[in-house]
Amino acid sequence: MFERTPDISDVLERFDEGSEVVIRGWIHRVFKVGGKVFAWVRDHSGFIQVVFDKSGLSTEWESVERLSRESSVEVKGSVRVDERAPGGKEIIATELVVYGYSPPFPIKGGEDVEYLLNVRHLWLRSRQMIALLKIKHTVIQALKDWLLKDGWWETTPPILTGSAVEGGATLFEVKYFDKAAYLSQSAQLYLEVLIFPLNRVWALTPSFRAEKSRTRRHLSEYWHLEVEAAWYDIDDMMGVAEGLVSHAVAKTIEERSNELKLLNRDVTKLESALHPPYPRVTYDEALEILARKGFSIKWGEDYGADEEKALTEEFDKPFFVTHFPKRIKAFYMKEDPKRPEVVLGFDLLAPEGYGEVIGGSQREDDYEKLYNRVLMEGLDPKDYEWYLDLRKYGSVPHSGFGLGIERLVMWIAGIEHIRDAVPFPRWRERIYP
RNA sequence: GCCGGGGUAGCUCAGCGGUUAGAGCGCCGGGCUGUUAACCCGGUGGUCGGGGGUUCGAAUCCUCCCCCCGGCGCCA
Repeated sequence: MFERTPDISDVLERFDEGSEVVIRGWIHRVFKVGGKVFAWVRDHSGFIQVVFDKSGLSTEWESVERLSRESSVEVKGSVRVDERAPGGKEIIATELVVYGYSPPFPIKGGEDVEYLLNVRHLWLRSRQMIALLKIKHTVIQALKDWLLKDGWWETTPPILTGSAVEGGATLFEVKYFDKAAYLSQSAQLYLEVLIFPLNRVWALTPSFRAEKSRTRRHLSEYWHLEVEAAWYDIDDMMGVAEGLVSHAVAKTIEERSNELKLLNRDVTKLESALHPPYPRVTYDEALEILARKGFSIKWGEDYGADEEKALTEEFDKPFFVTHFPKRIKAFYMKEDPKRPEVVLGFDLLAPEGYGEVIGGSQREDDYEKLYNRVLMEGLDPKDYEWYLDLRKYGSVPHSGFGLGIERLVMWIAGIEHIRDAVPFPRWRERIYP
């Protein structure tokens, strides 16, 4: 059994000069100068310099000289305050245990994207990736906290499904005994079922899209936070989105300031997101803004990536686009009773060019209308019988949305590419490691 | 799927028709009483993505294929 040792951050923050400590971690960098060896040791919490000097060291010197980057070690020694040490404190080693030496580490700095992706399993030890892993943790916890405090039920919808939610072309097909099944691309339809027993529900699940996308904002596998609630209209649901996003930003700024700093995130650009409400523009108004900026889109067409980016430059905080033409949106979105050509759908776009983070809507709750939309979409109502049943047995007005965790992390952390918001990114050409 | 860029040493790249393909970093050896991407000296390092072709001669030109990166559509 291993006795627990203090985190390196604890040693830096709470241990005084002369304290005897034992730490465990990995060698981040090693300098052999004169008769001494300086090693920076890393654990999940931080880095500290360890100084090895022949005098006072009970371990044979050869073990120290063999130390290399990423060797795993346990060091016993005493704390010394010294301004020459990074962080202002170091450990003068009295004993060294090496759990595993490391051959020359394949990452030295300056490698290109492809190389780093191929050694992703090792690159995750880098400071940037550690910071991103922690930021993602905090974002997820913040989202869960908000929902828990607001009284929502966490549920576990299936990942293996028998039918599609959106278009069929983007599904991953898997063998399911002697039939075909699909990896879920959204839990929405199942969450709609679960509001009947539980009123307000959410789930955090992986979603899968077999799109052949090659962009900085798409993954084949991503983490999807979906919420669904009875007796919530589109405005209520946008309020939920504002609550979740502003809380996630607040928590991250509060708890991950070191990590944001390491990533050079300009936190002042996030501050406006702390204060909902977020601006709301309709699709029609978005088209007007775009027209002013020189983009001409016919009513009824969707806007593309360039247009979306241009739109995000108009706002300094996240904002909603609402009331899209029915024909460009999914069949389950409720049509606006005042304007049947549009639906009660909304997107939440992050500023600074980051774009869509959330897509949601009020759902069609009328049996006949939904049935017809299924038909119009060219779908087989038989596949959606259970879904249509929800509009038969005590139908209720309800709304929901899906939030892309990596999209949110990407914007909050201010990173260029979505692949770094997930430890093991997957897209068409990438399944290793 | 479409458009663009790329594949030369372990890594990042230069070389773009002419001897035996180079540099920096790394790595190995040596030196240095405090390093912060250490420094100094010496050494090591290559089927030039793969096949076919043109040529006296190909990393270099042509052709097919493979792989990767960026962008578009789609979306979270």
